[in-house]
Amino acid sequence: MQTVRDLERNLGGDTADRSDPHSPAVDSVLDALMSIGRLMRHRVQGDHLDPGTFWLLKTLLGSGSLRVTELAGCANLDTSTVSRHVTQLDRAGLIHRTPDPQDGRAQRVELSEHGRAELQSALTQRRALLTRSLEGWDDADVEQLDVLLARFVGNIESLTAELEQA
Amino acid sequence: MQTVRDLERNLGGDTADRSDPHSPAVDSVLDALMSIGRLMRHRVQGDHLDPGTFWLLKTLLGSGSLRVTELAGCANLDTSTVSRHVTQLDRAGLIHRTPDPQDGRAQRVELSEHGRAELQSALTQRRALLTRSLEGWDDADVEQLDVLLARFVGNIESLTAELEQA
DNA sequence: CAACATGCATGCATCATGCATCTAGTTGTA
DNA sequence: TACAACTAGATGCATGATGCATGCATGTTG
Repeated sequence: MQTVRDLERNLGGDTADRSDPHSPAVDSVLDALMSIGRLMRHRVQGDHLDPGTFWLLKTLLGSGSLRVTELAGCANLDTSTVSRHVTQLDRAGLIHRTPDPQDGRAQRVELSEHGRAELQSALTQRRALLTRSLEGWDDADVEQLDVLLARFVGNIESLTAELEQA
Repeated sequence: MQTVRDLERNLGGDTADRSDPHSPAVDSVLDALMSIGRLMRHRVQGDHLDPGTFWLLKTLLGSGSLRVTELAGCANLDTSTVSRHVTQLDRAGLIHRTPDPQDGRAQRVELSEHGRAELQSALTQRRALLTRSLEGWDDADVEQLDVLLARFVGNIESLTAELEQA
């Protein structure tokens, strides 16, 4: 386990740090990640749902019904922001809001049938784009990318969770 | 190692398309990409430069000096938006603006020493974070991730370029 | 019951963005 | 040369997303 002191040592100057076993590839991966981030931002996704809406619906798909506060936590957004989004999505008929039987202050938010359909449509479009960009890959490579990416995301997520806690 | 696909298999319905040779992994990769996009958005990067500023400086680092219009093209932003960003960065001393000798209307924008230093610092911090999240990986896997990611980004970029053209 | 905490909504200010417009400089053409 | 059309960049304006502070209703604890 690398300590914070080691981390600070890395920040110093020498970018080709001997203690980093992967240094040659790290910069390259960093570049790739930034490209991906940029591509995601510029709605190359090709669907009609704005990113925030898409994210909310996607989160709801995986989680059944959630409170506004929980949604805000997932999205790293302020409760007020999510509250307004939920109001919008409710008006658009993409979600249902029902009072929480356990807690009179809270409400359960869940996908409506319409919302589920819209989300599936958006997912299908994104999937199609992704599939096209993987044309010509053989199965083993796709599989490998999948595995490595999943592992990597897991690592990043636990690391950031760890850092947030501190 | 459980991939995101394994999770999604439990959640959603049968979303796989028979005509897609890679269908099982595509959804998983899609999820991973969205996670990455989200992580990038929420400034987990750990630096003090806001995403827009970082992106502009990074672009300038790779390209020497650029016009405002060219920058706007790179970033997929309106010229006016970039113009304002450039004004800000100029005031902050992160860039230099010099009149274009070829064209009196245009200006060349390039990194100042200060800007270069700030960018390097931000890059170093991101690199450190990335390095920590790759702890415990062996070289071959990092290498593999790098190669696949680079190939993938290349594919996505040429695909989107192709789509924009049409 | 009183005091405090929590979930959500709303008012307000801020900021990024795009469009329309403006100015200054450039290019093409009669 | 003179004049029109065009282009680079800046600015006014409206819009939309966001966070903070606040308010209100409800819940929890002493």
